[in-house]
Amino acid sequence: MKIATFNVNGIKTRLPNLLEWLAREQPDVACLQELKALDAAFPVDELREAGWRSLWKGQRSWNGVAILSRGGEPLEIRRELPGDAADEQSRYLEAAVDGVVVACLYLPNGNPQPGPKFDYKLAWFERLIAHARTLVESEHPVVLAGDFNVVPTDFDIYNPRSWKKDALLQPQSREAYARLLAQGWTDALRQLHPDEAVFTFWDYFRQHWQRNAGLRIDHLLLNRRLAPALREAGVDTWVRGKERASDHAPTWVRLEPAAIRA
DNA sequence: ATGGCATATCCTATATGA
Repeated sequence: MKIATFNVNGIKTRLPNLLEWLAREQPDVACLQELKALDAAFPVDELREAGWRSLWKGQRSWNGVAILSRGGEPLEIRRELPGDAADEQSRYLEAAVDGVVVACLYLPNGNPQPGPKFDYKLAWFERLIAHARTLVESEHPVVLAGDFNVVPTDFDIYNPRSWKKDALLQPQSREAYARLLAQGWTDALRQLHPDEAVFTFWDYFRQHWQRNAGLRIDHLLLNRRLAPALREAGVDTWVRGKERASDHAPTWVRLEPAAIRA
């Protein structure tokens, strides 16, 4: 079973790119972020014709998340992160898909920092940590997948120097991510590639893609019940090299079905 | 310290992203 996360940076302009990736890599479940589209603009028909069932939560211009499945229907568990009824940003979707609880999240960027956007990021992170606590020891297999907007360590970026003041590298952001992991989550990419620089995002500036000057900010975290099923993890970097690509590449894990059911 | 680029929208401009 292959579960992927992909920040598409606009579902409307990225649809051909997305369909090409889905057809070629055939993930069983795909979590999408940054739809940048209202619910009514989600391409549910095009995806259905390509064989994908969708659950989505849109928003005008910004944010927006979706969970796609080519197996069973994604069964909605919740469509917002608990803890702030006034938060109207579409950044969280949780569903049961083929026996796995899949949480698709788009953690706030937080720039510029310091400032209200960074405060919102840290507050959102605390809400995520509180909710994740209820999932990590679950008897069900759970994966937290998405764009966390955190570069966990200096090893997860081509060169931290020019990003030192960025919200993605701040000690508070990293401390929150480390505290989340410490609950018992397995960072799948790092677990299987401990000594390898792995990137999932290359910005559009200064030929960063051509120079492989990237960041690792898209993560898949497995709870204790699911971690033993982990077999492979990777990044479909070829997608980043396409015309009109998103600045993120799809990131994925492959899980042993028998170990999920066990 | 700034800007480089890409996207969406109330689009000869502005906000957001990371």
